[in-house]
Amino acid sequence: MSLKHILLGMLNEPASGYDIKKCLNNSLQHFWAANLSQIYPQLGNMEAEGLLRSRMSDSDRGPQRRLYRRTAKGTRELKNWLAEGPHMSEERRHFLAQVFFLDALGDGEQARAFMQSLREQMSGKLEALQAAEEAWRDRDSRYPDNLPDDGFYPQLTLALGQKIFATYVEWCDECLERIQARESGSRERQGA
Amino acid sequence: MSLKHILLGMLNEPASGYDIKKCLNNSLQHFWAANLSQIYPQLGNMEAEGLLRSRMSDSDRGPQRRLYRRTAKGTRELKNWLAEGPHMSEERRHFLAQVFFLDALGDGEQARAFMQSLREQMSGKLEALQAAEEAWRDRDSRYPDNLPDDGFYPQLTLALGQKIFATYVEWCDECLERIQARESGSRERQGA
DNA sequence: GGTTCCATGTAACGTGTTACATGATTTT
DNA sequence: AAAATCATGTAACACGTTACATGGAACC
Repeated sequence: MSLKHILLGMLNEPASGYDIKKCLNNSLQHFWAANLSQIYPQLGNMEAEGLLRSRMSDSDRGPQRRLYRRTAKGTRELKNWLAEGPHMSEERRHFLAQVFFLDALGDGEQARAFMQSLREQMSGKLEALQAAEEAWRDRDSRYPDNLPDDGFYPQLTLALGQKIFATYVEWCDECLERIQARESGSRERQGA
Repeated sequence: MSLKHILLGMLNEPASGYDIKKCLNNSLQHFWAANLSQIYPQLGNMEAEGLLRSRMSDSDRGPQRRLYRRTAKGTRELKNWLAEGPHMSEERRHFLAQVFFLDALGDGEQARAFMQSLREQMSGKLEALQAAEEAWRDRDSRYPDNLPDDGFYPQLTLALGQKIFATYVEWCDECLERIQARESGSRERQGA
């Protein structure tokens, strides 16, 4: 039930589904993705629930846009969600499930290649977040310590993303070392 | 499409749905949860696909059990999945979405309480993983460097879990400091 | 004239959760 | 006698992804 609350959170200013999607893409994208095909019907439901109201508006370019704004009830719902405390949903990490069973490949070289590829993808994500931070720094001289209120918590989430992906990269490196050590050990035992 | 592959991976030995669930609970539980109501139909589908075969078997206690075993086709499917390389699915972190919008509470004290509660939950999970590691160490003198093949990769995933939750705890602490600093700054500006 | 961006939606499908339903055996 | 554990399933619902459908305006 959280896309609903994310949309409520994004609607501090009136916006269209399309706007929200763009905004999502450059702020929450690293821990929450959403498709337009999910956003549009959800906004509709929320209007039916009385959490939002909408009106049509002309666009500078392109067709008319449906602009949503949060109602008082919507704001209450948002605050309730936050006041409930942290929602600890189970995270599913597909790649970790793969690592868990990697021995089934029966081939240390392939396993090494797997971890190497994982490392590259993780460090790519890390770099993307670092670039996002640089862009923010360039755009706002107050970054990171004198940000306005609406930037404070988003900046914290960006910092977490960096820490997490850096941890993944570190772990991949350790795994690669351990796999290497294990492989050379097993070659020795075979007398290679 | 990954529960399927996880079930394939778990079926190195013949096992019932119930067995698999228990085994899941004390190994993958920190990054992959699954309900019996999801496992049973999935096993059925997989048998229909020819990835598994089943037979009924008496139980020491309780009713008859349906024991599944992996077919050659199932083993091929498992290896293919691993050979495809890391599956980087988007992770959704509900609690991070909440942090992102925490400013909407308009109350630093409540935000602090939120982060405090998050810190406690994260450190609880970290402790659970450390306990799991201790239990493993006690049970198997070869831990962690001379584990048999089927323990090597599981141990790596356990190590990642610990790193990740430790990172979360660290980040919570940093957030708490920054929130505190921000609060006292804003009280000063108000001349409290 | 073709591509990209703006803009909104629907439909089908796949995956995951919660609740319901049943009943034997073992432990307290 | 009650509670926990063993054991297997179904049904309804919620959430998310992919594909499909449409069409205007701006840019190259």
